[in-house]
Amino acid sequence: MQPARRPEESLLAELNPEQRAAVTAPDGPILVIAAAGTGKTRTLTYRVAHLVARGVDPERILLLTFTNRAAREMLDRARALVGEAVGGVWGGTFHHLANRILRRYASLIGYGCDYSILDRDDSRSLIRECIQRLGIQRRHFPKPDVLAGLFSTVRNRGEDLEKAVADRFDTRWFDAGDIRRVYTAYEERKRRINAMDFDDLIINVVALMEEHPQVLKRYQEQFEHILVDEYQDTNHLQAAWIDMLAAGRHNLLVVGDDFQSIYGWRGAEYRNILDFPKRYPQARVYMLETNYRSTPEILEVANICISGNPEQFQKRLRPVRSGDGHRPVAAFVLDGHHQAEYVIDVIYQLQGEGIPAREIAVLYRAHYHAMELQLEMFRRQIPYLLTSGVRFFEQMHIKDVCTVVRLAHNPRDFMAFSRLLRLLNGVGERTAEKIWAALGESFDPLDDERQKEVGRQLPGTAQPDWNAISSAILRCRTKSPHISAGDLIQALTDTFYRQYVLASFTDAERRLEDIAEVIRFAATFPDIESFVSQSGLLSNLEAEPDHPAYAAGRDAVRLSTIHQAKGLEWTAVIILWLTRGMFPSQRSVRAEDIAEERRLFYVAVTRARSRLFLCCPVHRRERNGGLSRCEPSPFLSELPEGVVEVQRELNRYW
DNA sequence: ATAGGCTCTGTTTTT
DNA sequence: CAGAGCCTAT
Repeated sequence: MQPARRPEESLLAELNPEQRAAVTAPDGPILVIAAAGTGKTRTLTYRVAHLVARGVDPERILLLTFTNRAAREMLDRARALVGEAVGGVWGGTFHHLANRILRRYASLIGYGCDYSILDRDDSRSLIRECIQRLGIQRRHFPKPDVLAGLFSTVRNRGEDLEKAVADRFDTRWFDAGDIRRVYTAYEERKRRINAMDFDDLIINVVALMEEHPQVLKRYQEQFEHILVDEYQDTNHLQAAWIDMLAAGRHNLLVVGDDFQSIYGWRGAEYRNILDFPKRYPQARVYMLETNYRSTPEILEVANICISGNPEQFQKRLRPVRSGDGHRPVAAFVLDGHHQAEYVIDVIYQLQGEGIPAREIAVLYRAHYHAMELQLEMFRRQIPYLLTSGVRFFEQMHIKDVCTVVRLAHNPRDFMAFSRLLRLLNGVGERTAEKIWAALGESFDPLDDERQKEVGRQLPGTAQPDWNAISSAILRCRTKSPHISAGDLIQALTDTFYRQYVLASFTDAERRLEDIAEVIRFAATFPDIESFVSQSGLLSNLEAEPDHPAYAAGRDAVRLSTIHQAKGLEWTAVIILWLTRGMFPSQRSVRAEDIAEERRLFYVAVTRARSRLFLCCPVHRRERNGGLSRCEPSPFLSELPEGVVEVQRELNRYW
């Protein structure tokens, strides 16, 4: 049953005056500063609905977000308001839009449109390969993942490589010029194997539009209205790209909250949002400060903690809800294990009060902070949903089985080729490289002549497996006119990978289930290209609404990093490890780093609707088994007396 | 020369 | 837990 189209007035009646003003703002640049819990998503959703109801062609609306989840949520909600027309709205992440455009026009900038997308792991090994090829002594040379991070920062912020190197390394130990050489080699290598890393997607789409004004013009004309979510998280390049797309009409609405800027480390510049009114002097600015989510007690903690930060749009969260007699709790516990027990006690207690598991979240600064809790919850069989650190498509076994698909899509994908061949007995890096060179640096797995050629070059130890794999892959081709990603993965698994997994991993069962999952997932895509693009840009499968874990998770306690919890809310939130060195992290030293940690704490606190628990262990177990003392986090110790209820759980043990 | 096994170490946050 | 480095068997 399709929801009926609703008249404008009834839409607008559901908004408060602040929100309504933003939703009905006239065309032109608009900045909406939406503090946490003030109905940011609602405002954006209603704006989309408002535009559609006003007669704007949905296909001419672009809604940019940072996660797939946010895009889907907003479009679903807009659909409920104004009906199926919303389906035409283009909504997605920056990387998805860039990918969509590049798939069409990559040939204009010297790439094949069938390029592969490199994940972090791929870029790291490619950089390692470059270091090796250049014959650089690796003793004191920065490690590939350090370099990957450096290159990414430099490219996203438009910094000078040499300067960044001088700032960050002690160059007495190696030739600083080698870093530039690795950088250049890496760039060349990516083009040669027709692959882009995440940064390239944005960099290349901007380059494409700068070099080919007709392409830029096409999209400028298409997108009559551009809406951007979480604008404070955009980096220099993304902001420039948006400006390009919006040039002309300037129908650009950006929504964000400088208080919630937590991606500085990956190049986000909250100056983009602070300076928006300078870049667009005609911009109208709307502030949303009325908070619908949390109790006054929780908002007080949030307001106090953030007020000391420098350089921000000054604003205070104004509660609508009244207090329910629960102050946030600051719990001092003995150590990590004790913290896990305490958290589980709290979970039971909350459930006893009628709060369901799915309404409880445990949030933390870094994945490893939740280790003990995970073990303890597992041991006690308490269901929990973990947004894991390792992303589904970055796991070894998943990447292994996806190699065939990647090659079928982009025959120049050396990363996939090498990975596939190295699975075989007696084949390592060297052999894979030699065969690749002999093949002329490309390999189509569906071509039986090419397969035979590989077979001839392989050492005898690898041939039986290769023959089995290749004939199964060929059968996929005859099975149906257009080859499916699922069939290819199935073929590789049945003929070879299943026994490989069983022989190599102790948790083979779990991994095989994951593979079955990929095959099911692949079946939801019409062709190989969309599967390759999606799997490369997807954060984690469990966050997908059609994933079984998503449904299962509906009745489980959620364990998540604060970064991944952004935009979500729960009745009760428990924050772990509020000690100096853990949160704020040891690595934050400069004032601006601490300011970002503070914003992160603010994000965590404002996820809670009614109950908030702040945990502070007083000891921490060292690697060597010893105990060291922990100081409470400044975020905790700065709170005036009476704002939180202090529980000293230590007494129980003393 | 190359592959693969064995041991050691170190762990923020993500599209 | 997996990646890097070292060592040994082919």
